[in-house]
Amino acid sequence: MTRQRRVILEILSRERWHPTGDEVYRLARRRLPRISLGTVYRNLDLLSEQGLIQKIEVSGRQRRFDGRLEPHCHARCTACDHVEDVMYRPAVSLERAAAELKGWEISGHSLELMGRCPGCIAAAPDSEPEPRDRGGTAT
Amino acid sequence: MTRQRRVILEILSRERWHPTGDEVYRLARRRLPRISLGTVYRNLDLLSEQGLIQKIEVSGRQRRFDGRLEPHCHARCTACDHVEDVMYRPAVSLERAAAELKGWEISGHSLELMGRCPGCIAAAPDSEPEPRDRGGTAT
DNA sequence: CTTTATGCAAAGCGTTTGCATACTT
DNA sequence: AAGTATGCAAACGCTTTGCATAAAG
Repeated sequence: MTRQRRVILEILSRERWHPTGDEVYRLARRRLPRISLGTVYRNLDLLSEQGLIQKIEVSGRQRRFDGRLEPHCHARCTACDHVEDVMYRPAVSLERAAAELKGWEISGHSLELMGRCPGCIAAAPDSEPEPRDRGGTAT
Repeated sequence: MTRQRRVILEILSRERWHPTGDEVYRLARRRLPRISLGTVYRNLDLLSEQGLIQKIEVSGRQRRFDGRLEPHCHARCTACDHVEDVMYRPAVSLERAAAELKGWEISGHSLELMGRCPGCIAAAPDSEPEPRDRGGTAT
């Protein structure tokens, strides 16, 4: 457990925020000005293999990391890609899904909500979010 | 609607498969040997803007495209990244989620199942899939 | 003292873009 | 003829890796 690894872990565990590798790097550099991007990525991988953080499974181009370990899902802003925790956990029948997926071994699932975050609504109140609805029956 | 655009659309609409940009390129080249990767990506973007195909919202490093337009969710193999359709759609209460997400404007959601596909199970019957469970209560 | 991690820089991979040419309409 | 799309190649953004040095156990 090196100093840089500890700093990275602290950054991730602090708030409910889900930084990208690059954002972790920028924050870490405030405390360890000589830390390198490679070290950040290597430690993010290591920490998630050890189960101390999660690589979060949201769509979008950049990978994000999460210091919160309890199961929860995420809301992603389709405008700015900001990601936020949602503790609500709808019931998902893995059995029903498995019945359709013959021969698969289902080990988990991930639910993502999409929409616009408060900041982006304030910035452009009129524009419509692109409607998407895949993966469940909205109620 | 150029010839290359039509070919790309046909590839996507044919089966229940979800190729990456690169895979579409390889397939398209069997019919149009001079087609370029740039053209493939440009048309995939265009077709999805026009709603003729979907960019699918699965995690993972490569973007995937889907010719099926009805709402449905996807199962992804954590070993080989193969993606398959699942027509089962669990009920997700967007209202409850929205209650937690103060100030957000939720427009949709996406559910992804994770596990191992038949091919990967056959290849390595004993190995365990990495358990993941984020986003809902499994039943 | 052995092992593991670091900083640095370069390479990798998937995707996007600029530009001159060729095709649609 | 006007407008759009194409092929090609180079650029881009994010992530990974090779290697010599430095730190941890």
